[in-house]
Amino acid sequence: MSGRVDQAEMRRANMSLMLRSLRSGDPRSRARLATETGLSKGTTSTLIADLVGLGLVREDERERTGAVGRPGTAIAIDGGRVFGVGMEINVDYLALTVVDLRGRTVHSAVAALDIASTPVAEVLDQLARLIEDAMRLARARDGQIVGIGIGAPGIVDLESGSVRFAPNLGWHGVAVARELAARLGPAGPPIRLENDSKLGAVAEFSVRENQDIEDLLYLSADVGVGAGIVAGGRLMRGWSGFSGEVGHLPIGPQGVACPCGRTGCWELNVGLNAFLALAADQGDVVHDRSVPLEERLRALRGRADSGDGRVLAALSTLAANLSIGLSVLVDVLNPRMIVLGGYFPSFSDFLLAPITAALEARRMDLGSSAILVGSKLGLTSAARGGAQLVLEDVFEDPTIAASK
Amino acid sequence: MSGRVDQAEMRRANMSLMLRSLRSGDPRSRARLATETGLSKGTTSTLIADLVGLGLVREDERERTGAVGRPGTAIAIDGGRVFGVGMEINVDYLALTVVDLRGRTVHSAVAALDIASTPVAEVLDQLARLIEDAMRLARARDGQIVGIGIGAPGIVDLESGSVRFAPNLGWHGVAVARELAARLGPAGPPIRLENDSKLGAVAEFSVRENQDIEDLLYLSADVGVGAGIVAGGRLMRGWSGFSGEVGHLPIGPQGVACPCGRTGCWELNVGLNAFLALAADQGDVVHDRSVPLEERLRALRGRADSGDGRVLAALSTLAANLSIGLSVLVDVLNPRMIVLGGYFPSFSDFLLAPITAALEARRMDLGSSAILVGSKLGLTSAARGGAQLVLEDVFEDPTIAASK
DNA sequence: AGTAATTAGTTCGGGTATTATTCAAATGAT
DNA sequence: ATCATTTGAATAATACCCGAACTAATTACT
Repeated sequence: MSGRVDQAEMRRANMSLMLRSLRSGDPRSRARLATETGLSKGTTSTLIADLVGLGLVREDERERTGAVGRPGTAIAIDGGRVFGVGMEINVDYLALTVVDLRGRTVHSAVAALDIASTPVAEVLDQLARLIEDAMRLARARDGQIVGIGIGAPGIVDLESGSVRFAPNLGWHGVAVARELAARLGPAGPPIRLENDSKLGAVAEFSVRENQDIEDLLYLSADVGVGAGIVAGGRLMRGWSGFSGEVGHLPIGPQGVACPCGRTGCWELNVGLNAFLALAADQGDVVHDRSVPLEERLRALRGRADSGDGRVLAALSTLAANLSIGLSVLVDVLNPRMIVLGGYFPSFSDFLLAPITAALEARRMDLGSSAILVGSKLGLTSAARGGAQLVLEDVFEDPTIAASK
Repeated sequence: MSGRVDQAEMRRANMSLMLRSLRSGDPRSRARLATETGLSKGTTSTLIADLVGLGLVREDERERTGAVGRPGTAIAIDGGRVFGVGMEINVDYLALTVVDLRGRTVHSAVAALDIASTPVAEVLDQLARLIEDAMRLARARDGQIVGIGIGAPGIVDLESGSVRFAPNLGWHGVAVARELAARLGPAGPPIRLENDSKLGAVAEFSVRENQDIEDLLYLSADVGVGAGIVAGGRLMRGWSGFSGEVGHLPIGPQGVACPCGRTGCWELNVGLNAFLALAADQGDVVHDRSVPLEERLRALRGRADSGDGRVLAALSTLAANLSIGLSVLVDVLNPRMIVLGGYFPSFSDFLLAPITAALEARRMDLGSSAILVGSKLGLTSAARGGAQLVLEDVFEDPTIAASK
């Protein structure tokens, strides 16, 4: 597991503890941090001094405790100097998000792009341009970007940072990390590539930092369906990063062939196309791929709100089919929370209640109940997760922020 | 995550590293251990001295390196002083295994017992007697038992060490740990209760320590079917220990009611009763519960070997039904290895090939292939896992062996 | 207003674990 | 026999944490 521990490592671990302790909760005094972490007051002071030196933490205004005694100086995470960049490569857009150390989004950009008709090299050029914008922004604020986390809808090789296979992108063996590093030059931050559903799970997990949730399941869905799993507070990747490939579970329509080669895949029931087909006729505007997806979903949502029987029936069917697959995942994974992402949150009002009821009906023990919610992160979910992933490195080893 | 690190914790971590390093591979000299761990020679020597003092490690004979230079003194894990005890509570037997620090079984016992007709208090008495035997054995060898890991087929509350619900035992809210502690008195080792499938996974994982397998799925089956999941080298428990409750996945016979209240549960297809019903008529000896299960399985195995069409057909059906569920688990978890436990290993020759073929046929990428094997641990699987679980604590913090 | 009580944060000595270096011991090669 | 090589112990230097003492800032009490 863990390696050799010397004084430097000890220091690093305690800096990490201090920074993570500071992340959860309000700014507070050194004295309070000392008792919280169990470190002595002296150590706490020198750790804070080091973290201030790294630009990760700063003194806030005085702490108004209201109690007796000398008031302390509140210490807060400094959001202005260190940034994580997250990106998402998807079928019809590229997204970028810059998140500061406090978890706040300081910049985001979306570039519409029809990936099918764009050469890979050009996509990479455009990604590089987005990153360069972010780098300029960081420079202007006299801050630094500690890393770039990129999500792609497909199979990713973590080591090499390449997309092995992304059917919806039409990509096969694209060395994203290497290509981008070449374009960005030596000043480019380290690049991490990951499956988009896994990044979505990371994003949802980090948003719920203070809710004491260590086991979370994130379900993303547009055309394809995938899951990201956080187990025991850690992203679960499986042997080779294939965990959560739930779109093709054999719990869909019996016998129906799926483009993947199997039959009866779940996403034939709960994927975007299945839902749209149920909810509207072929000529309907919601099928028009030249209209942005969000707009089409808004339209359907509007019809549901006004009582359109067809859409309501589609939602009811969708809820039932989702329930089947989710109950499988609940039995296997026992998550504390299930977050529905992708196109589902647009219909939370119609999906959450029936699915929750279905899961409850199957529940054998109180311990296997899960909290079902819709994602509130929207499109930025995977990009945000990418940024959180690289920021996590700073919390794990604050000294990496030293390179100026 | 991790807490404060001081000098004592630093020492503990390095002792742990040293001991774990020693576990994998042959006995070797201090100098070699120093280069392997990255610690200095001086530190290595003092760490070894401490570990010798704790009775965890001893000097072996001289190391014959064959190379030039002064030969070193090989250091080996001392198997004679520290033991872990594992137990299993099952429907018709109690099992106990004593495992030494080197992972070798030094003692085991099985007590036949019809749990249905035995009062809980008496079962606990008998468990306590088995443990007392093991404690005597440890005392006779001038060693100590660092803990007792107990597996039960059901829902377990880890904190309190109690069985919340074990349908096959007919148990409801039995405070196993507390009751046993009361019977064993103050000299009793700490007791850990865990679900038996999870312990099986731990056992299989520890047996494959040197095979570089970090993601493993263990499937246990007698009447009930359950899974234990090791992900990233760690036992996955889920929010409340319910992970791996796969027996009641809705991928079994459509519409057939299960005692659990659901319909179409997987174990109605792949559980022991389903298989026996397929393989032999009602009056057949294999259905006679007064005959030990192993004997009945041997009989069936014999029939299969001699070409009994009924049994072969049953095995073929079983393989097909297992394939469906396993493919679900592979998609969700992406294990490197799947170990079949329970009654399956008796029929490995007939099950492994067709299931492997079925999984391969569904595979989308090389990265999602899993190695399928039958368990070789037999009945002792869960008990062995329990022992490994408590021994793991010693590897994590060698100082706990200090209490004499 | 003045003193006591309380809490914050710094300073410093002590303890401990690590590393690097030095040195004696044991062996193979020349 | 002598030298090179490797092991393992001994020693000095360094880094970090802890605890106690101390200064600082504020409230509570008389």
